[in-house]
Amino acid sequence: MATRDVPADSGDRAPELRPATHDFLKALAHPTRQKVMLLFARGAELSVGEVAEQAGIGQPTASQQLALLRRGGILTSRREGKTVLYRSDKEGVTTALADLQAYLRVCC
Amino acid sequence: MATRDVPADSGDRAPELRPATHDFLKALAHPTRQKVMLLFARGAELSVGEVAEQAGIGQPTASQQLALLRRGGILTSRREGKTVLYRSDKEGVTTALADLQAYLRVCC
DNA sequence: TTGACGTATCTCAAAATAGCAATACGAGGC
DNA sequence: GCCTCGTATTGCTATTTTGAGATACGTCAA
Repeated sequence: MATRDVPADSGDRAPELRPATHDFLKALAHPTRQKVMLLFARGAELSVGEVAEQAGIGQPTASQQLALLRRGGILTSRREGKTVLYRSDKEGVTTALADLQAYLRVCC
Repeated sequence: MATRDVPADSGDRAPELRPATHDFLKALAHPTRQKVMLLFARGAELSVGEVAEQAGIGQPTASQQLALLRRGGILTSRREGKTVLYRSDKEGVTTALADLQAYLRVCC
C-alpha cells in the first residue's frame, strides 16, 4: 500500500505524472487539436469562430476542443466583448513539459 | 496541395508533429501505460509476464500496451529464449521529445 | 426590454480504445 | 516428433471520445 502515497514531488523527483500533465498529453494526442494548435503560431489570438473556420470544424466542436486545450494548460482565454479570444499558454506548456521530462527521467 | 509535403524538418522548423511523435503522445496519454512505464525505472528490463503481474493487468493486455509503447518509441524489446524483454528506449524518447519541443516552439 | 451575435452546453450516433477469454504462434526440453 | 512455457493475436464487450445539430447562455446595441 505504499505505491502512490506521494502527492506530487515531495522528494527529489516526481514519481508519476501530475494530472495536469496527463491532460496536457491527452490534449495534444489528437490530430484535430494538433492542427488547431498550429493556428496559434507566433502568438496569434483567435476567436472560437475563427478557429472553427480555419480548422474546418463546427463551432461547437471548436469550443469543446479549445476547452480541452485550455484544460491541458496549452491555451488561455479572455473575453473581448461577445467574443472569446484564445492564445497559447506559454507558461502552462513550459510547466507541463518540465513535468514530462522529470517523469521520463525516472522511467527511462 | 502544399500543406504536408515536407517530410520532417527540411527548413528552419517542423510544421507539424511527426507520426512517430503522435504515437509517442498517445502512448503516454493513458494511466495504465504511465504506470507500466514506471516499472522500467533505472533501466530495468522486464518480461511481458513480469509487467502483467506488477501492473495488475492480464498478460494479453500487457502485451498490447507494451506494443503500443514500443511503437511510440518509448520501449525496445529483445528475445531471450522464450521470453521477450522490454526496456526503455532512451534514444527514441529523446527524439520524440525534441520533435515535440520543436512543434511547441512553433505554435506557442 | 427586445433582438442579434458569439459562445458554451446538451444530446446523441459513430468511431476509437481498453481489457479479457480463448487461441495461435515460437522457442526450447524431452 | 511431441509437450510445455511464454508471448502474440483474435474475437468480443464495455467504456470513452469525437463531432454534429439543437439549444441555452452572455454580452452588447437599440
